[in-house]
Amino acid sequence: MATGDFGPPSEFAEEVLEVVEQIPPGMVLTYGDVAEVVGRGGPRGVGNVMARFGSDVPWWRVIRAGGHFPLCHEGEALARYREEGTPLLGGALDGRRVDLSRARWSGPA
DNA sequence: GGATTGACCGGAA
DNA sequence: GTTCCGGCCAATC
Repeated sequence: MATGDFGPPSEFAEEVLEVVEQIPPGMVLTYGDVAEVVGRGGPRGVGNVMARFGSDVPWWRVIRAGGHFPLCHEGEALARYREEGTPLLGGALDGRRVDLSRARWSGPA
């Protein structure tokens, strides 16, 4: 790209951010799934990129395996799920977890 | 170039 | 159901 690369994020970060941005409303992905979609790194690598550059992507749609929310943003994420209509387990009003059985998104493919 | 951190995963007790 | 362990990868200091 002529004008130059994106300064802060690296190639791996770009891939991760791209995938997260493409997650449609009402759906979610686990860190491990995002790593698989980008075909690089692992769950930890994705989590780290999100921690630095996730500010520009719907990070609330990226959750841990098992359907639990991010460790430091569960309150914010829960509000988004109620707005987007994401399927929640344990009662949507309580929203303790996400229903991965219905909300799991399989990448842009 | 080395060490530390970070929003993790999966299995086992 | 919860808690502990090691392994995994990337960015930052």
